[in-house]
Order: sequence, then structure tokens, then C-alpha cells
Amino acid sequence: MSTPLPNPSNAPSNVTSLVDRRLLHETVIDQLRDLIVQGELAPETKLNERVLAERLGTSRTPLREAIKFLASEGLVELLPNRGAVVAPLKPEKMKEVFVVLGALEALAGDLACRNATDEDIAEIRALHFHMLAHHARGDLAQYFKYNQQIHSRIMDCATNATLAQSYRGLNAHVKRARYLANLSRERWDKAVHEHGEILDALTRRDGARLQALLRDHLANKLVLVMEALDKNKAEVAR
Amino acid sequence: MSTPLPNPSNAPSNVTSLVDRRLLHETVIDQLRDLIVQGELAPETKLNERVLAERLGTSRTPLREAIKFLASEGLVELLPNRGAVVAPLKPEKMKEVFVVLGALEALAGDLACRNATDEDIAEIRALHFHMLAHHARGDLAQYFKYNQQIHSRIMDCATNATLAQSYRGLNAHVKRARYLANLSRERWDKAVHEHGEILDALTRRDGARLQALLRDHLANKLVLVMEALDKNKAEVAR
DNA sequence: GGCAACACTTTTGTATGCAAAAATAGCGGA
DNA sequence: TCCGCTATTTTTGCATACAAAAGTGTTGCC
Repeated sequence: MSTPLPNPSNAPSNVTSLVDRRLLHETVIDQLRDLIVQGELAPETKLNERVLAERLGTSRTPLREAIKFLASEGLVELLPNRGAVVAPLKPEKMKEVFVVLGALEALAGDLACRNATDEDIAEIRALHFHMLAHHARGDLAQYFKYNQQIHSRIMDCATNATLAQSYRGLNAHVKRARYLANLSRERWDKAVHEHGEILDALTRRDGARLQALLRDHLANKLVLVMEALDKNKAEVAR
Repeated sequence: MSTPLPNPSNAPSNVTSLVDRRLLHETVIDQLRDLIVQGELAPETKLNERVLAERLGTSRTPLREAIKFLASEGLVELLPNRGAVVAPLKPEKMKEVFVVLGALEALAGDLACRNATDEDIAEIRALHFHMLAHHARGDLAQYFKYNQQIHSRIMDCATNATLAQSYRGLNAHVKRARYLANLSRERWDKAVHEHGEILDALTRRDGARLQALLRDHLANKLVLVMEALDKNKAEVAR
């Protein structure tokens, strides 16, 4: 009962007219990635092609192409002759990701200290204070948003697109864990304090120091995620 | 609990029976990646789906899935409504890749110093001497092979699959440049000497030293590749 | 002769069809 | 009742068909 209409231009109800230039399978990639990162598709969920295609309003072909793409990013796992599942959130995998991410962020910090303009740093400082505001207000979601933006900006300042791409790919895994990381106020305050030091090192363009800080920052975040994963596992078991 | 063997081990005559378990699009991914890395499909070559599918003995569907996969690895670039091309070998991109690769190899070296068994190191030493033999003989191809194996082993000793995967993805880009890097004897000797120091640091499990050595080793390699790229560009221009 | 519009060809992007593999349910026997 | 086997259904994997876009060549006009 699907409509094979070639979409008359007088029907803007269909969103595709706006996205016309974007290729369908690319939008599908983004949609699917979001579903996974936002946790709407939980880890280890089987990706039923027919159902998903219908949900995303497309056919199986672009969906399958999107799945292959995300498989390369590691967000989904391909099971020969059994389709694909959302990649599991294994603690062991998380540890691995954080180690690599630590090296990448450290590198980015070092490069940023050399390449960032004063305006770049000013903008990061502005984002930092926005973040502080949301922290003061206790708005975790907004805090996370600005937190991500700060790290993202530092990455941008490194001016290494290849580095940025690797970072994004791995960071997607971490973002997935975010929704289950219920931060204690104490931990949260500590993270905010670390961010203060990070900004400080960046301002002084102290690459070595910034590297160390970013690594520690990530290591602390790993602890949080691991606790959350363990707790989560315990809840599932119970 | 018995393994559901689909294939009586006494009948290996049909080759497909061995490959039976592999999915077609996965073999296509590997074939296509090889074609690109080996330089058989030169940078910026347009990937005509019909022609390529025929060449690889498949239809367009698995080929397109493979292209999407490799696009995520960065080996091909997608041009909306205009298909895909083999990713260009831009000097700027190479610099970026080497910087990231340097961080990843350094990390791997550090981890390897902690995690490698004595047997692991003995095996790497063995590979090292094989490499020396091929160097003495002037066999560049075999030299490269063992060279790669050594770096690959060090990566394995880090026992971080995520790290290894990121490494492989980026290393593929570097491998592409290899075929045009005509090594001077002097440079070659120097690289071999560096490998001696690398083995030494690994044996002493001196992580900090190994990190530095691997970074330098890569930096030198970058110089080679850049020279080759420039020379190549000059030849194309002429 | 040069340029633009148009028809035609080629190629890509998406949907659908079909066969094989896996999952599932139903049946029979111990 | 429980286990194992088989038939059925479902789902995946691949091929093909069709539509839209890009590319190409030709013709007509200035």
C-alpha cells in the first residue's frame, strides 16, 4: 500500500523535497547512526531490514548500504547470513576505545596549542562559561552539549581532518554510553574543575600539560562509564 | 554442541565450499580494497559500477555495499549522483594520516612494552632478521612485507583491537603510497638502522623510548612519501 | 564558426523479485 | 514430558528492473 508517487512538487508535506540534494542512503546513514548513538536502538538489537526500512521510509537497498557504512565505523556488527546487530557495549571494548581516544585527544590538544588562533581560544572560553552556567543550573543535557562542543572545538583547532574523523568515529561509541552515565554531583564537579584546567593549559598553549589533562579527563570518564556499565549489567541480571 | 559442519572435510575440491562461509560483499570489499591499495585502481579513478561489478564477477548490489564500506574507511570518496572515485593521494592528506598514525603507533609501542610476552618479542626479533636478510639481498618487496609484519606484530602486542583497527584503516592509505616510494639505498639503510633501535627498545621494554623511535620512524617515512608524491606530481605535470 | 537548446546515451540511485539460509513451529517418538 | 526431526515461515543476500540524474553528441540558430 505504499505510494509509488514520483512526488509532485506541490506536495511539500513530504520532507524529501527539502533534502532532495542529499542522497537517500546518506540520510539513512545519519538517521541510523543517531538511532544507535541516542540509544533508541539498544546495543545488540537485531536490525531487521524490512522493519527498519519501513521505519525510515525507504527500501532495503539504501538501508543495507547504510548498515555496511556503519559497520565500518563499528557501530553495527555484521553476522554472515544473519544480518546485523547494534554493536554491543562491552566494558572491554569501552576500555579499548578510551585508550585510543585518549591518544587522539592528547594529540589534538598538542596540535591545538600550536595551531589555535586567539579567537579560537576565546570561543572555547565562551563555550566553557556556557557550560559552567548549565552546570550551576544542574542541566545535565545542556552541560553535555557544551562539553561535547568544547572537545569538538579543540579537535577542530588541531586542523587535522583525518584526526577529527577518527575521533568522531570512536567518540560515537562513547556517546552511546552517555545516556546511562548518571553522574554524581561530586564526579560532575570534578569534571568541571578539570575543564577549568584544560582551558587554562590551552590558554597558556602548554601542549604537554594539555595532553596530560585530556588523558586524565578521559580516564576519569572511563571510570564513570565502567561503573555505569557494571550497574547496568547488574540491573539486567536482576 | 557438535559443530554444525556444512562441509565434510574430505571434500575440499570445490573451492567455493571453502569460501562458502564468506559473504560475497565481504570478498568484494577485500578485493576492491586490494585493488586500491595495490594501486591497480589509481587515485581519482572513477569507479564505474557496471564495469567493476563485471570485473569482480558480481552484480552492482554487493559492489555498492563494498563501496560504502570503503568510503567509511576513506579509501573511496562518494560524489552524490556521480558515483564514487578512488580517494586522491593528496600530500596534505598524507601529512594528516602520518600524524595520526604516529600517535597510534606510539601508543601501540607503549602498550606493547607492557603487554608483550617474551615469545612475542622473540618472534618480532625473528622477523627483524628475516627483514635484514631481504635488505642485504636488496629485495625491496620482501623487505616491505617483513617490515609491515613487524609493525603489525607490535600492534598486536598492544592487545587493543580497536587500536589495531584504526591503525589498519589509516595504514591502508600509507600502503597506497608505497608503490611510488623508490627508496634510495641511503634512506633504506637508515630505516633499517631505526628498526634495530626499535627492536632494542622493545626488548628492554622501554616504552617511552619506543614511542619516540616509532614516531621518528614514521616521520622519516613521511618525508620519503612526500618526496615521492612531489616527484610523481612533477612527472604527471610534465 | 561558435554557442545554446534538445534529444539521446550512459550511469547512478532506489525499489522489487527471487533463491538460499536461518529461524520457528509443529509433529512424532522415546 | 522432553528431545529431535521435518515442514513452514521469515529473513537475509544477491540480481535485476526501473526511474532519475548526469554526461554526450547533434542540430539549429545567431
